[in-house]
Amino acid sequence: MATVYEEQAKVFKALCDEKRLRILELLRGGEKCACVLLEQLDLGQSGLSYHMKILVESGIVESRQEGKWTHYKISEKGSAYAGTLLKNLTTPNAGAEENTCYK
Amino acid sequence: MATVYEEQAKVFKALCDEKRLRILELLRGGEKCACVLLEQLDLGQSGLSYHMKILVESGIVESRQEGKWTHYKISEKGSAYAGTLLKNLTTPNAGAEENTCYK
DNA sequence: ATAACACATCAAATAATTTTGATATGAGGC
DNA sequence: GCCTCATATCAAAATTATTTGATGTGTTAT
Repeated sequence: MATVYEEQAKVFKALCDEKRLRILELLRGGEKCACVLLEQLDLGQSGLSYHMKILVESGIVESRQEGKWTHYKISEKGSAYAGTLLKNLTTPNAGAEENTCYK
Repeated sequence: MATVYEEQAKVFKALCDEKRLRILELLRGGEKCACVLLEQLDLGQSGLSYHMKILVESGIVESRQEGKWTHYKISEKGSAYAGTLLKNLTTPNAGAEENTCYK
C-alpha cells in the first residue's frame, strides 16, 4: 500500500540526486535523446536508463519514442504539479488546531 | 567541495522521506515543540532529532530554543526559496542551444 | 530471417541513508 | 554544586539507493 506520503516523496526524489539535477539542466536546453545525454554525462548506459526512469516516474520529465530513439523533455504539467505540491506542503493550514506546547 | 547540485539536492532531500513529510504536515498546523512531535509520530527521540536536523538544514524548517525546549516551524523564507529553486530547475532555458538528436 | 543498434531490465557489488540504543551536552530547579 | 529533563550526537545495525556489467527486448536495415 503506497501512502500519500510515498507518492509525494517520489516527486521530490527526482530532485534529490546530483546526477538527476545535471540531467534536468541539460533538458532545460530543450528535448534531448538518450544518446545525447549519454555523451554529456559521466554515466554508463544502464545508469542513465535508471535515472531517466526515476525522472519520468516522478512526472517531471516525459519521454517520447521515435523509432529506436527515446527523447526526453521536461514536462510542463509535471513541473507545475511539483510546484503546487511544494506549496501545499509548506503553507500553513488554517483549519488545524495549534496544539502548541504549553509546558 | 560541495557542488551547486549538492546544495540544491539538499533542499529537496528534506521532502524525500515519508517521515519528514509527516512532520511537515504537523508543522503546517503551527509551531510545535519537539515533545509534541514526538508524541504524534512513530519515531524515537534520536530519530526525530535526526530528521529535524535535515529539515532545518534544508532551510524549509526553522527552530527556536526556549529554555529546555526546541520549537520548530515552517520557514516562509526557506519554503519560498525551495519554490523558486524548483521553478528554476524546471523552466526551459531560453539561451541554451537546442542540441537535439538529428540522427 | 539475421544483424546491428538503442535502450531496458536484472543481479551483484558498493555506497548512502535511516533506525536504534547508548552516551553526551546544556538548561533549569533544588 | 548535583539532579532531572529535553535534545543532540555517536556508533553499529538495518534498510534503501546507486553503480556496474551482463543479458533481454524491440526497432530498423539488409
